[in-house]
Amino acid sequence: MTHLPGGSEPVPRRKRDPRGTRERLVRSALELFTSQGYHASTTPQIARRAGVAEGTIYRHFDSKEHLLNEIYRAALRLLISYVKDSPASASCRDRLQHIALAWRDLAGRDPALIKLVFLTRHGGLLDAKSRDSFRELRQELSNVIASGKSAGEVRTGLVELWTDVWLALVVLALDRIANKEWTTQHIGPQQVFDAAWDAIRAADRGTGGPRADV
Amino acid sequence: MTHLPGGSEPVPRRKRDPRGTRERLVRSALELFTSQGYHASTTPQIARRAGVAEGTIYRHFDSKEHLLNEIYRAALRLLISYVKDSPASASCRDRLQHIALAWRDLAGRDPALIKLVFLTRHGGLLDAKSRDSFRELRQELSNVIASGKSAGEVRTGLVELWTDVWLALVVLALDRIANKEWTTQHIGPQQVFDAAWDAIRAADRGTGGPRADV
Amino acid sequence: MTHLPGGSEPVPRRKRDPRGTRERLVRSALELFTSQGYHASTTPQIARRAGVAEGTIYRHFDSKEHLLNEIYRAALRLLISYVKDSPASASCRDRLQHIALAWRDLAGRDPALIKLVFLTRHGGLLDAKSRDSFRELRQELSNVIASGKSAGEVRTGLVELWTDVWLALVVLALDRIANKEWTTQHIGPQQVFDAAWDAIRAADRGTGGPRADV
Amino acid sequence: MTHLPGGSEPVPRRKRDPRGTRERLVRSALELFTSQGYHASTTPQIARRAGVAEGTIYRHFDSKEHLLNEIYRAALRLLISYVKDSPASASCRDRLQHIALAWRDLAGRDPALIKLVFLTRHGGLLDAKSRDSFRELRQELSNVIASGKSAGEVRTGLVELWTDVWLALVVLALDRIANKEWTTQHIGPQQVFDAAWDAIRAADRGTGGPRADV
DNA sequence: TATGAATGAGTGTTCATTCAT
DNA sequence: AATGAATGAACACTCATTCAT
Repeated sequence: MTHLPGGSEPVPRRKRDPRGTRERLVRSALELFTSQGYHASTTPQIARRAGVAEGTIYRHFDSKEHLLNEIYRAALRLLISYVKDSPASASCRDRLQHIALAWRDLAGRDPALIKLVFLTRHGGLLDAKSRDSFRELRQELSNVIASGKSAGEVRTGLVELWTDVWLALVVLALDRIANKEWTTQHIGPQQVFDAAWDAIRAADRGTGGPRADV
Repeated sequence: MTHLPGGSEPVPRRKRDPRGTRERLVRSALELFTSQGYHASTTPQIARRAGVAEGTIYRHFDSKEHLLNEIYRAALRLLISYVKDSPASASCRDRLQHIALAWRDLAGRDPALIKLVFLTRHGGLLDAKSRDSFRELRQELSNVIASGKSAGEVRTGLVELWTDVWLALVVLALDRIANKEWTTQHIGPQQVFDAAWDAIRAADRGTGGPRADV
Repeated sequence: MTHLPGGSEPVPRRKRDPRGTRERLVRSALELFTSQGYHASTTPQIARRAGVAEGTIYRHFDSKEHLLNEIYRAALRLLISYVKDSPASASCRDRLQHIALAWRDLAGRDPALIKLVFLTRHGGLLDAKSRDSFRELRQELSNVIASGKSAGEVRTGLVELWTDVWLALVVLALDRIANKEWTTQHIGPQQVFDAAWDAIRAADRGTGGPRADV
Repeated sequence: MTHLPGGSEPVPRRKRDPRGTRERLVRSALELFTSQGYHASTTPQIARRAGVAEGTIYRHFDSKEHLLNEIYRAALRLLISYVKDSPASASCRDRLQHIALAWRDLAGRDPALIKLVFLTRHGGLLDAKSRDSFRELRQELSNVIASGKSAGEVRTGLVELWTDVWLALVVLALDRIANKEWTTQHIGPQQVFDAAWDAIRAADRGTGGPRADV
């Protein structure tokens, strides 16, 4: 799988449509997993929502778990790409802001994808490759924050810790957007992104200038 | 149920011990739910670990879901009590610190309890009463932060939002403790608690004095 | 399991009859496996014929394969006991005749049991213990024939081979009885038992006296 | 189908080889059926081993059962031809020996074919035509033995019974060869063929001369 | 109060078969 | 003639729940 299909069309399709079956399954599973959880989403449900027969799932995925892992990694691939897209020359704060905004927009466009990665615990369901993918995401973020730390923008302490701190707050905002409590245009996300920066920035420095309290 | 039994003894018990059956079930379910998730924890498992027969579960709880809700509310009751125990006269920051420390110690003593409330998504499994209980916890915390806001300690914006922001970071620390990545004595928790405060405190004021960067 | 229940009653029984469930399942499976084969016998069928719910199978057996193995070993236990019952002091021919008659009667009484052991190929379904049980049966028979060989009653060549030769013919007769082509009283069985002896007896010796050609 | 393709080449074939598809399927099915049994051999397996697509099976055979029956009858046709090839002028014993040797060599060359006919129970899978084919084989053998009986070579009793007796022992030998426990050159087969003759020959006559005990 | 055998709807998965290409 | 994606009924097995004891 290279990319996740967009979450738009619940269109019934012609019988024996050769393309799109896999994509329909991915989309169906993504939505069910993130709205009801993995265990509560049954293969009959997944198939029905995708408009295919139950057996068809197994023509495209080895198992329900495999299906979850495929989707999960595709989602991570996208999230990581946004991290890598952030301008390498910019300041740490600007890069993080760039990433947060990209993710924020994604949460508006495709909430299920955000939920899958950040808002669902996947117990022992994720395989080694999937866990590696998540670690890669964190690593990319850590790199950004590490560069900020060498520049004195980020407070002392382990870079990995500040990565998780920043992430925890950004995810809080993404969560609200994914759950339609906030829109992308809402002030909330920006307030939280600012708070996330304050939580990890070096104390004495006025990085980012005087805080824009609303 | 009034309280949750402590998480210490995996001792096989004397046959026909008249007391403690319910407590044993609660403890067994708590540990299984938080280590494997609700769906992956089967009633045979819960009963076996509690050292009782499968049917016995239904003498004490209407259903598996009811069991989860009972445990969940008992856990919340405890967490709320710590919020209420915080000194009403102290500053906002001090009260939050007090709460964070109490929870931190609890996470060390009874990690499953923390996981149940803060680190597990419970899909549609929680009933109205349970959701109310969680709302009550948030409300109590909000009250503390609201008082801090009137005193100018907390930044502008919705009190409920800063509550969630503070909580998100504190939970990050509790998570690490509950998962034995950190001990209670580790610097990590305090670093995160400080960051949580920085995330919500008013910008221009030196509340809490110069930051204790490590 | 210590013994196989007799193949008589297809009686519907009272709900929640505490005894006999396992026996009913064993009997049901035995009959289905031997009449349709293992794979063609489905768990719904086995349960229905036993008058219990499908899930009940798994309260008594780990799996369908386990069920097969349990039945198989119980059947072998019985067959072996007949071999051991043969009079140790008698001549080889008499002991074999004794065994053949005991098995012949069993084939009349409980044909399914005979079919299970001798007339069904169990591919890779039998576990090590079951295969050992069959080996034990052959070993016991081999012992009888070995003693006959030392006494010069049995022809030269490997004892194990003559065991299999004798067995192949006896099984031929048991098969006909189990399939109701012959009754126990029919001449056929005795003719075949005599032929089986002729196939393995020493050539020049008149062991067993002049042959009783019919 | 006129004949069974030889069991030699597991060669991957050129794409779009127009001939041989049916033969490849027959060979693949034959090997799978006889090594794992009919039910355990799935159509995906059969197709994969034949190097064709799943659907292709149904261009050549109406169903999996039909495929089995075609193979089965082809195998029988070959076995019957060997019976018919035996020299009509020779003694009964010599003709049986001739047949046994021909089958023995076949078991060495194409064990799967022997297994299919003699060593697999085919439950209710064989159709009337197939069962007729097997009956024909038995009839041909019976004819040989009947002629021996008129000549006084064979013991009293039903010719059909002595046919099955002889067959049971010959099959025992073929089985060992087909399973590579014996080679064609091994003494075992001849020992068993002799025993088979002793099992059915008239008692008082020295047909075949003094027995060649090894 | 506690038991544990029994239940039966439900699970994830397989597979012989079909059919548009 | 050949493909292979799609099918859907069937499979072995699980599990929350019941209830006679």
